[in-house]
Amino acid sequence: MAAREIDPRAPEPPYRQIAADLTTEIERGDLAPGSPLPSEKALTERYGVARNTVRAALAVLRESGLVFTVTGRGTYIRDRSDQGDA
Amino acid sequence: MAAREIDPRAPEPPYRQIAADLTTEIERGDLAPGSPLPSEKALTERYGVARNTVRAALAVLRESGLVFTVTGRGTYIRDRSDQGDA
DNA sequence: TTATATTTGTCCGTATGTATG
DNA sequence: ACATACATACGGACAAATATA
Repeated sequence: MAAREIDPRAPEPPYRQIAADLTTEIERGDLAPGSPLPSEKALTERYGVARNTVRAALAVLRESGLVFTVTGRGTYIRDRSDQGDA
Repeated sequence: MAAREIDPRAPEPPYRQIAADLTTEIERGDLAPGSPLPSEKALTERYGVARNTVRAALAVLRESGLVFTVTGRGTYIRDRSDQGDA
């Protein structure tokens, strides 16, 4: 479990805290390019939030170009040298 | 896209302007009975308002019997001869 | 092929907090 | 105080894509 420290009453809303946490993990290299993030369900349990909140966080990562998502498969770390969707 | 002309400063509040706009579309027959309205998300983008505002507009249509909503599916044009929910 | 499980996608229902006029 | 609107969050249901048996 080890729920990350998400504070629902902090000025930063939970979905942004989660996005920041995942961004740190990715940029630190804890997750290699091409490898999948934990599933939305797993992230839901890790952070103790609803799925929609996890999805809002993932949308932030997608917008910043850090990851890409494939329906039915998962969300993957994008290679820094990539420009497209694969 | 083509955001409809919703004027936040008009005397009519946005949710009523949206309700009026959708009512016109329905009565004009642009949308056939049984067919779904655009999703709340799509309407959010079309009118450039928050989801709650779209929902307020849909509530007006529901109260006037023009549409009915199915949880998890969408909001549909009611047949004029219908009395029930289907 | 068929069936099942997993994962993401799309919806709506509801609630709370904040801000404005 | 009230009406309106926005942002955020939780929850539940079902659809679509994928993976595996």
